[in-house]
Amino acid sequence: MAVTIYDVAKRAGVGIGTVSRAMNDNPGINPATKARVLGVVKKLNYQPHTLAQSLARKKTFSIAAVVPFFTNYFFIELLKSITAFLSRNNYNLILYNVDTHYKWERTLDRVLADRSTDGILVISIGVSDEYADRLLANTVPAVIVDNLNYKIDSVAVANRQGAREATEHLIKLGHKKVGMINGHLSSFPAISRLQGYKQALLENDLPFDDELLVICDAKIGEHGFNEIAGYKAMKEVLQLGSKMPTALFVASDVQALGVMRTVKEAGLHIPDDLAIVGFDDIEFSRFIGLTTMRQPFGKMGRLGVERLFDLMNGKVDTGFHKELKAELIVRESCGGEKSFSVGTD
Amino acid sequence: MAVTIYDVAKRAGVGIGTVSRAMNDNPGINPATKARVLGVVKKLNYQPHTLAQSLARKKTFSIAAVVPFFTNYFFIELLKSITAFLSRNNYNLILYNVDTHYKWERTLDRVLADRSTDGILVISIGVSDEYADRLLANTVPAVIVDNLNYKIDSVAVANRQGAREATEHLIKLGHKKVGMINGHLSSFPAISRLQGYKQALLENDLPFDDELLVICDAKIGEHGFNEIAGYKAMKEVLQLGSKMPTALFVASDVQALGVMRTVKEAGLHIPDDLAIVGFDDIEFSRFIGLTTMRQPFGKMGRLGVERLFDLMNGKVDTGFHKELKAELIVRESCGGEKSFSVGTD
DNA sequence: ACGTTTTTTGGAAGCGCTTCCCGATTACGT
DNA sequence: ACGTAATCGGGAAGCGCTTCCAAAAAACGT
Repeated sequence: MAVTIYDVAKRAGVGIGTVSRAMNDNPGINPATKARVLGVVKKLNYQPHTLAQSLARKKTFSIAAVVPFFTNYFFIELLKSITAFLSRNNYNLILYNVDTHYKWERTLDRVLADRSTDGILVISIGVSDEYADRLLANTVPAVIVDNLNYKIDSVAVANRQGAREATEHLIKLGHKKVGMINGHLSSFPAISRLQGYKQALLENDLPFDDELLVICDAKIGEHGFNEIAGYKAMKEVLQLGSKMPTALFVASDVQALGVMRTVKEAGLHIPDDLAIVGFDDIEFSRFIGLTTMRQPFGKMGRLGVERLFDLMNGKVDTGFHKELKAELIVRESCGGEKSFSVGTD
Repeated sequence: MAVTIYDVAKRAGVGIGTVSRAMNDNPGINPATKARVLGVVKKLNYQPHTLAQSLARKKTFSIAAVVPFFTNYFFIELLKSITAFLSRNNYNLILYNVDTHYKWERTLDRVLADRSTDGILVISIGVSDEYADRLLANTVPAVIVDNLNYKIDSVAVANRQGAREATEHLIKLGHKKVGMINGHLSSFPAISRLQGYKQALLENDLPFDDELLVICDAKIGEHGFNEIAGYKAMKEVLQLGSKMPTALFVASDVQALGVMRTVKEAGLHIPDDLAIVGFDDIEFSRFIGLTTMRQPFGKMGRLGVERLFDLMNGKVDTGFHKELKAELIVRESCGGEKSFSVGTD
């Protein structure tokens, strides 16, 4: 087997306690002894066994991320900033994939039972109030990222503000009939984005027209936040015929992809026949020239772990709910500066 | 603190050994006792402490995945199938993100030192021979996925076959001048794909023309397998003027994205002015109608973990190097069936 | 009923560490 | 030089489990 603390102790002619103290920068140790021990440590290439440390210290040095993989790939950006932070702090990331919306509770239960993490990052999951209580009752703290439950600390994008800005952008471009394609209202982001959309209309003295709002079927999965759902939703919009909106705020970029496909199939043109603004700014949006609201995923992830670490370190103040502003990224899908006339032709 | 095995033992009026035996389906236990103990377990809601189990059993029930996150998002598909397999086997996945090509050794060292995993999945990383020895010397087995080192078991796509098929597809379409845009040859897939490309030319009595091969600059990162690199490479191709190829095999879909951008900027048209076939079949390829070679990522991940588990369970036969066939997905970017004439107009 | 087997069971030892208690050393003050 | 305080260091106990050994209990045979 590998070299243990006993080997080091014997070789250095000290007790195991001393080796431990030397390794952990414990103040109560003679610098000379410490140097000697550390010398032996290097010579024997001793590496403390993390599991044993965890057991003794009652600390695992890893956190869990519960992620629904089927969601749009944006969460990689989250994971990136999260892992960066963790590795800087010598923490490990245990990844739990949730494959369907309906199984996340089981996964979360498993994480809790496991006790192999010091904290939990719940990503993109709408946690029910009852479950939130369960999380709260647990000793290991949790932070929700990219979603919201008022009982649990969270970091998310300002969905409402983002939606408002997106819609407003369209209005400012001169559009009078601005529709919206949304995910299913069982999802928190969908609700907030709808609010933002309505708010923009209101603030600009435009009426809210039920017909111009298409809500994707949740049965399609992922609360309708996917390409197919967008494709189908746009077909519905097309049914409107002459009553069709001239511009559309689409609640997510993947849906916008579907929207664009329908539009293309119908022989119409973006932005001339229809201006659209998406939400998320996924990697691909750049290539297709989709104007969209950019989510600050990196920052979101970072703030999420940071808060989690605060919690893990005993911070007890409550009600941390950070909202990060989404940023409007103007590209070609809504005409933009170059064609203010496009709007209502 | 949480309920321990001692609590259960006391409450059930048995020894801790018996509780352990009951929990682990140990054969040498009276069914009646077992039932009684399990009853108490349920009543107290006892969950064995995984860390303690790991320490005692010398088994951690988790494996490491070392992944360069900056690579194309396709590895999510890998992760998906890997986590699915693991959760079926009650294993955890510890994710290690490598942020640059040059730091993976350090990350891997950390994984090895940690000893908190029973096996390592090295994903998309070109492991040097020297490092392979180090991995081999270690007690925890490793499997390479999406790359190759003959010393270490691996699962990867048949790059050569895929490239050959891609190129051949173009040739069959009637193209006589088929070029290639490749990643940097410091990467294993780039080498194999080049071989496949050359082979296809050879088999079809077409000469290999140095000028028609553009190799992306490795300095751009990711061995040139990215959009910018593709964009720049295509600019070079454009320089060829009249000597330009009529078709291009692009070594990856992200590069193809860049290629398409250049083509568009130049006012040319795909597939009429240039037919292209990519490699990978990333999510977006579908939306842009890119003909490409689909990598069986799900299968790759599954076979990778499966092999790793075999190794972990003591299988000792050596030299496992699985190559999975890539599948040609015909879309619009090379004309396809509908326009056999496109080739050499 | 009693000696033998065979089942079952209790619980000590051990996994590799941290930590705490206490004794040994050293330093300091006078 | 000697008492006291401060610093160091040894190693037992403990983290929560598995496993092994030996003992207890049950089953069996005659």
